[in-house]
Amino acid sequence: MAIYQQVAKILEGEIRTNFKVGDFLPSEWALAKRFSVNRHTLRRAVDELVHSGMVLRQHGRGTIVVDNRIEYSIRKRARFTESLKEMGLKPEARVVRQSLTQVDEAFSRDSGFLPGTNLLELCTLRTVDGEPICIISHFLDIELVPGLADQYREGSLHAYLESTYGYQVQRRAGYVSARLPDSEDATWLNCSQMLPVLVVRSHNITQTGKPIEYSVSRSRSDRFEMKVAML
Amino acid sequence: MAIYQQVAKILEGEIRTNFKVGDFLPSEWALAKRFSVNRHTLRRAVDELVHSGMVLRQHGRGTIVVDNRIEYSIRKRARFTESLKEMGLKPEARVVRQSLTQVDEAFSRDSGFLPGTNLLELCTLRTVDGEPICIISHFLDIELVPGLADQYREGSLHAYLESTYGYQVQRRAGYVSARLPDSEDATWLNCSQMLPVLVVRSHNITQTGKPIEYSVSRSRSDRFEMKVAML
DNA sequence: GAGTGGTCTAGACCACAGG
DNA sequence: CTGTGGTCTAGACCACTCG
Repeated sequence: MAIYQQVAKILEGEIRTNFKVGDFLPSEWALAKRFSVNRHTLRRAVDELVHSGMVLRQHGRGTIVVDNRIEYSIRKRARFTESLKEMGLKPEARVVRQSLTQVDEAFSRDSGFLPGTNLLELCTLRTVDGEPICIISHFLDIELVPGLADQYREGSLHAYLESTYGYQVQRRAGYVSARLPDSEDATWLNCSQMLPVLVVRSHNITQTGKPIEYSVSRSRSDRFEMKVAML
Repeated sequence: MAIYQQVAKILEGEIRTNFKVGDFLPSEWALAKRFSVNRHTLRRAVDELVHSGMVLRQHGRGTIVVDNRIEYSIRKRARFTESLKEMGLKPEARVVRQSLTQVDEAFSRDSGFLPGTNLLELCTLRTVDGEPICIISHFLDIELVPGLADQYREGSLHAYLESTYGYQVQRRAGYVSARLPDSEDATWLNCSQMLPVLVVRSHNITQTGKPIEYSVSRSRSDRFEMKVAML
């Protein structure tokens, strides 16, 4: 692990245990001296804390602690949200429907795929403790994932894409909205059609920047609150 | 403007016009030479593009373009989301209700204020082109904002807090959920109680890290989709 | 003016990807 | 092995805050 990461980790722990919100960190100079690293390296460490929202730099004044809650660590691990992690990464998932579609003009604007592209739509249901929480429609360029329709049945789709095709799927953007579920979603989610669902649309790409998946998740709003870290 | 910011701006423009998604940037060495800056400075410039999601670094391979759409510039300006910007920063806002409350245990957990704190609740309605879009409940520690209840009537609350009290309000966290509006919200938003609202809870602090405002916004889900930038 | 964070330069070496 | 990005050090000067 890089030095700046080790320093960041130590600082993180100390801030949680010894600092109150509003306290100032020692100066960069002092911290650099204490850890016997260059000031740039120390700054790189503090950058980590800044990015995760734990401290705030104030030009000419110092670096102030703005968050020392334990839950911070959770937020940090799931870079986007805990809930998206549930939606995308947990193994309690199974395919409940699949079909083929072709991209038209309107869908092209939403999904980012070129019109005319042939897509495989996989619909997966995510459950936690046996309770349905979230249903996701995944749209994938069928030419990039030959055989997926026949083979993938459950577990993490992204892990499957990596192990089978070598794609490292990355999220590019998220669009959050809300609506009432259609009857099919309400059935799968085992909830009333009067209970809104939180909708997250995501554009996902491979490590080479090629769009590989567009997904639309619908989550029960009584079971979900999405946490969003600030920059 | 710092050199790295100027370089970032130039690169941003060139990527939009001359690069396709999937293209690689010239190497850091080449770019540094071209702009006559140190490689560290060039890296700092590319850091900006990485953080805004335009490019992706690949150790040992290069830096790849993953997004060159125009709308990117919008996304960049509103660091969190365009919609939160609407909710928090646009001038089409007016106070529709205000009241005093005291923090109890449950509200303390939600808001982060200490139990027993006296709060001023301001309810503001945000409209765009005269159409109501969003209603926000702002909860402020009354001791920190003496006179606010009598004086603030419309416009940006955060700008008012800065000009009047010198507070630079910063968002700390956002929690997104959805629900059906209560009848009062539906009335203000001029919508059906069957139309879900997107709920965003935010904790806001001053430049000294002191919690100053807890807000809960409710937005019409037919007019709003919240964009969330990824790290 | 003293102290803090912000930026820039210079040079070095390491770790990874790919021919 | 070459080229790429990743990290670290060293030293300098600037911009801001506050007493």
